[in-house]
Amino acid sequence: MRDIAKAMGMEAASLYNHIDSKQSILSELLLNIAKEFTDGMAAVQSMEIPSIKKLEALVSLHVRLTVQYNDSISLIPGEWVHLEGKSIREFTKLRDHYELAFKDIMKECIKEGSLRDQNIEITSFSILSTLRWLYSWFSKNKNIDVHILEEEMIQSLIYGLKATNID
Amino acid sequence: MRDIAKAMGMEAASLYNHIDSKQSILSELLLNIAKEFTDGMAAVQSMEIPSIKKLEALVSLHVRLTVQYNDSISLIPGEWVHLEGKSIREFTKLRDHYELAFKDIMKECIKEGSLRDQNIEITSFSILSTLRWLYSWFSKNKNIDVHILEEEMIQSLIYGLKATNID
DNA sequence: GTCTATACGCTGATAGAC
DNA sequence: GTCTATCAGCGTATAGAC
Repeated sequence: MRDIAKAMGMEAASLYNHIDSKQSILSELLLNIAKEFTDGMAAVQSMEIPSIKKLEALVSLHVRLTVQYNDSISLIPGEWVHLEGKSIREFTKLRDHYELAFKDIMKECIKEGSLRDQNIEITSFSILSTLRWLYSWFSKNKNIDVHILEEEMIQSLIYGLKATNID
Repeated sequence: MRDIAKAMGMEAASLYNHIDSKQSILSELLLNIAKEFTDGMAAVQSMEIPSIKKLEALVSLHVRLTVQYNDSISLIPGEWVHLEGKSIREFTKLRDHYELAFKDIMKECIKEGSLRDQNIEITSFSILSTLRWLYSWFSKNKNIDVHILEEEMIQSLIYGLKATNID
């Protein structure tokens, strides 16, 4: 809190004229981002396109939100565990729903024949792990063209790294 | 420290007959793992096989170490930042060397023609992010056959998820 | 709405008896 | 080598003057 206060040019005690507690800052930042992802997922789900294109759209969603909310998104990998009470229940509920929806789209891809039959638990974890950590890569490489980043993430995460047929 | 002491059936003060400080526990755990990865990388580098097989061997290395050191490896994503002095310099040196070696092998794959020409900074980050977080997935799915996990990670990380030619 | 002063709980670590 | 007692620092938060 002293660091935050210093960055805002005031004493720590003065912060409490603007916020209730340290917890309230964390939960507001984290729940705002969770809602962005939830909204993005809903938008993708409502599109009338092949599921494999939905999967690509989800990768794009992560890249775009990572660029837009680079600071607060850095809280996602590790800081959510410090939420308490209603906040942590709300956050984990949104996260779990998101992950289920993500896996559902992957399952549709398998049914459609656009993805090979695979262990969804492993491969969805794999994609989401990379996307979760993208913020740290981006914060060190802010000069990259976002469209190139988006395209490379889609290619490498979904279509692999190999030299054979892409797309 | 009080939690650790309780788990060992003693008072916190008694711990200090066995260790110097909390820092020393963290640095020993973290440097031990870093050395395992460094040794594993050296072993892979010395193999006389195509680079693409080396890349597969590195994925296997991560899976095996993750299973073997599931507890202490969980410190890698976030706790290394709390190292101090000589320990943090040593750790980041080992990590940076490891990542450079990893990227070098990927570059050799591109030269060999076994991987498509790609942004190595993005795709190496992508693979390593997934492998770094594997411990959290494994700790919730300990019943999986490790060979299946290894095979699925190699397939999805290197060859992609798509329905076309695998292997 | 900002300040100074301060409360108070927690945590890493030490002293010294046994 | 373990214990009890205790310390010193830090971090969140409150009280009350201005």
